[in-house]
Amino acid sequence: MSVAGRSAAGDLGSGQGDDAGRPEAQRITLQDVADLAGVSLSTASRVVSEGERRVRADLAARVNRAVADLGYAANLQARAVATGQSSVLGVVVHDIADPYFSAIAAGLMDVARPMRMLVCMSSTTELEAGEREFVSLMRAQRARCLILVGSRSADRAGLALLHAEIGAFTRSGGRAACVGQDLLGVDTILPQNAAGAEALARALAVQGHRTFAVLAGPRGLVTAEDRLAGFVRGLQPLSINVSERQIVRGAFTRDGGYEAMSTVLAMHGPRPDCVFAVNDVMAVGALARLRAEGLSVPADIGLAGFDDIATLRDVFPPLTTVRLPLYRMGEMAARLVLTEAAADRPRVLPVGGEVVLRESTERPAA
Amino acid sequence: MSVAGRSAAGDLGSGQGDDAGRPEAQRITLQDVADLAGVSLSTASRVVSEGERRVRADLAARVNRAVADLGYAANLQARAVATGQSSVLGVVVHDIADPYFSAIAAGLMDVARPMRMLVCMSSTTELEAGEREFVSLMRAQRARCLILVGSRSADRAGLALLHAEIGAFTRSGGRAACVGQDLLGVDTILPQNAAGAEALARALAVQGHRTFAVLAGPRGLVTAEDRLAGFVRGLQPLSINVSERQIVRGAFTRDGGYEAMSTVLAMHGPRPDCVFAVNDVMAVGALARLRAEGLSVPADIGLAGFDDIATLRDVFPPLTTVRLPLYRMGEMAARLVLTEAAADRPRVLPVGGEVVLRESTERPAA
DNA sequence: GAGCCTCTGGAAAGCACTTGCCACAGTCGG
DNA sequence: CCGACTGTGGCAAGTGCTTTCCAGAGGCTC
Repeated sequence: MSVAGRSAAGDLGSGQGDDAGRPEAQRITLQDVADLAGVSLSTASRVVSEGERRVRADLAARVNRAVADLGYAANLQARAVATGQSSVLGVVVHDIADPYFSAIAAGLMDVARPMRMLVCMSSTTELEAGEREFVSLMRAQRARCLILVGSRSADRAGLALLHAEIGAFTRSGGRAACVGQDLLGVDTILPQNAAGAEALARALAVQGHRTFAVLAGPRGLVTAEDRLAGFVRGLQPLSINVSERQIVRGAFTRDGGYEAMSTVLAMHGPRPDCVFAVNDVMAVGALARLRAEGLSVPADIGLAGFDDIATLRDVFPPLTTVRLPLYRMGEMAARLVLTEAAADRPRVLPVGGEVVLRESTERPAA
Repeated sequence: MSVAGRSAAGDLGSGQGDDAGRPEAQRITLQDVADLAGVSLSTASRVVSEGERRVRADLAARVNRAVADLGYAANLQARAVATGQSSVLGVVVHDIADPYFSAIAAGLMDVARPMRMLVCMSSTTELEAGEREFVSLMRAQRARCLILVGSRSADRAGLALLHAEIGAFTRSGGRAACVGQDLLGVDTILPQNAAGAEALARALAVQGHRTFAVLAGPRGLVTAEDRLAGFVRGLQPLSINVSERQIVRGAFTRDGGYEAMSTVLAMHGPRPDCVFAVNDVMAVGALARLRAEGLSVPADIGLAGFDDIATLRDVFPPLTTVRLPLYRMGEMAARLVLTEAAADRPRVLPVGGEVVLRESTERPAA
């Protein structure tokens, strides 16, 4: 017998302990509800869990009454154990404070909420191990779905371990997907990084830019590598060459962009017409560096990024970039994993990027 | 008897179904582990759950061996049911894509991760009801803690309902805290909104500003009201009055700021020296509006915000604001709820704001 | 060598649910 | 008026774990 008798409906105010000492947590179980309603546990369960079996109206009413009176809330954990079906959707992002990730997360959550899925998030700040640990945690939670967003590094060993962990997750019945690179053997929302960068390069060339520097991400980060490669490839038909020394590596963050830009400025030789940062946060960092240097964009130098994060609305000058529908990519991933059954082979959904030319790359009237 | 016999260690690759048709999810239970190790269920449990009771070394080794071979992961849901202790930390924010919230969330998650807490997040976009629903979901999940971040509106009815729901949560043994207003009867991280705005107002006056407009948030949003009131109060000793018509209401978002700024610009009479937006995202929107109008900040008009969100690093001109240690506030909330026991009465931890004067309010040399 | 204590394995009773199965009460056709 | 059928309540057996309790083994003292 649990606490049902002692404290029913009304006393929402007094909420303190009943026993001596510790204010023991009040546990109201379905049994209490059944007792109060004068029905069996099974009947109460049928009413509460809204399953197949119907219950006569008057009994159902009595049960609902009891639920309300007791303030009962079904124990989802217990339900999950009994049914083997949880309603947890795991999400791992690299850094929730980065607008790229938070936009995707927002899209994702907006799909999850109406489906009454519980979104469990981990922000692992690029820690390979943290990611793996979270996947394992999700497996332990028997989460229904898992979405990994963000680029993975091409590190063989780490990737294999992560892959194995995800395999264990799907094998135990979970549904996994990924937003970013198609490296994990699961359904993937795949932004067209190379194609986007290629198109951007061509567009910049059309604008009249001839010499470039690229603020590339860390070596091995696939998204960054793809964008770099696409960009270089886009310039080839025009016989514009991007030499190794014009490619500066840096962290995939604002400060990484700032520092990479410093490196570019410190180089000997003529300043490039235009700088391409492989993502917007780096571009924004680069812009800050240029401003610190007293250089004006685009008059003195052009600057372009990639992603079209929300922040760009408010940096000045408006930055040329390749727009990725971030919010929608989040939605896609969530829908993929929540509404569509797993196919035999992992599916890859490409997402195109759209070149958006803005003031930051306008050529001064020649 | 479960699948233990059928599929052990090696076949991680073939992962498909064993029965006919559906690739049935592989369920490995502790019983399988115990069987394989040749020990009882209880012994296996004692080894994997790392409890008090010690197990002889050789048996423990056998169990660990079996765990590894089977790729077993303890079912956390079942464990939670058995122990009555979950490791879920619920977080509700208004909009995860807003840098204010994502900064707090980041701080919070960084504290939660090393404690192996699972962070479940809900982004409710100011929907009163959604918030309440999530709290109830957390109660159903028997979450250990709950953190509500963001200002609540002063709407009596909605607040009472939310309050009741939170009461039910804590009464059922959960620990709740809130970042924002002290309205929910739980421990609160309370930014000094009024004091910060007051100090800002004085500082602006010292800079020489004499006439002001305020881009206020929606009526009834407590944070916004506090900042407005503080600002007005800060000007009183200097006999500067902010009249009702100089206070423009708008949504607590970038676009809200944009539109509120439009309203200010459309007013008859002389333009104010300086505009105070009650938060930075509004300020940033206002800045965009001013730029669209061809007005220069601060030459034509001053502009200040509140919060010092990360985005501000990259808007130009640098915006005067009141810095709140957002990331740290998230950490504080998480620590409060995770490491400190609930006191008899809700605790309130005030967090001061620091006025940061930047270029956007510099007075042109008189 | 008897008695006592400590150490540790395992049976079994929870934990809060769902659900298969049986039984019983009506209802209807023949 | 009898039997088949349908609708529905409740018992009890799961679900995967923890934990209490008991019992046996071994070590120690006297």
